Amino acid sequence: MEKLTQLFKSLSDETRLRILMMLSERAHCVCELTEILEESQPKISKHLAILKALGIVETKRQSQFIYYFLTSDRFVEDVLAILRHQMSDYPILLKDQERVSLCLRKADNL
Amino acid sequence: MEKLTQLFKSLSDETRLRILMMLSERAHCVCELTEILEESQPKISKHLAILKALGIVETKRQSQFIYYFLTSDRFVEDVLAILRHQMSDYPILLKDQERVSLCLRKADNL
DNA sequence: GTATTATATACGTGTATGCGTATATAAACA
DNA sequence: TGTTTATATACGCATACACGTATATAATAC
Repeated sequence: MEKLTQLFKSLSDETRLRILMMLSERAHCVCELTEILEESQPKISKHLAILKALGIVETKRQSQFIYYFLTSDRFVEDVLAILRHQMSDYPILLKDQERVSLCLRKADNL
Repeated sequence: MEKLTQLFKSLSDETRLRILMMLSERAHCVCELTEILEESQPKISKHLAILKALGIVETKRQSQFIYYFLTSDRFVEDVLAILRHQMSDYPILLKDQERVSLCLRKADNL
């Protein structure tokens, strides 16, 4: 059950939960996540590395950007879906969601 | 989100997951869990104390026995239900389930 | 009362975790 | 080539965690 307990451990950190909720909507590169979550780049990178080592997320390079996206996994998807149902209980998750659109709007203006 | 991350942390330990799966079927006292899971009494007690501190389980004393049972909580119930769907992937959980019946049968003979 | 059983907790220890800071790698671009 | 931007990683540190062993508390039985 090591895989399972590690999975729950990966969900037991606020930053990783925020990242996963972001990625459950769409792929993001590191700098987007850094900007949306307002956390330092090494902090985001390290948490992404943890999620990747567990096989929860995967990466795809596009020129200088490395996009992270959720690995297709029924269990993870189900747990995140449950969490999404309670999302209104966690203002920080709602705020993150709002900041995504700001981030996208900025990209549109480029 | 501290409550939420703590909840996931509580699920990130094999012993606690086994306890919760047991309790999701019915209440158990400490000595039953100790016998079913084949772990030391202090170890079980400490994990139960952690779950109780988080409000995930509650207790009810019956003479010398202290019965632990799941607190009614939609989120926890949903996550455990998801886990139950994958239960066949985790032989130790199936073994625990079998050992419950042995434990009950023994009680019947008293 | 004492003994026994059920349960909780304290203490010491080794390990894991998360963080900030600094630095390394890699791509893009002038 | 040198510079900037994107990303990863190493190091040191403080804290948290899980465990075993020993002991404390509480109820029961004799």
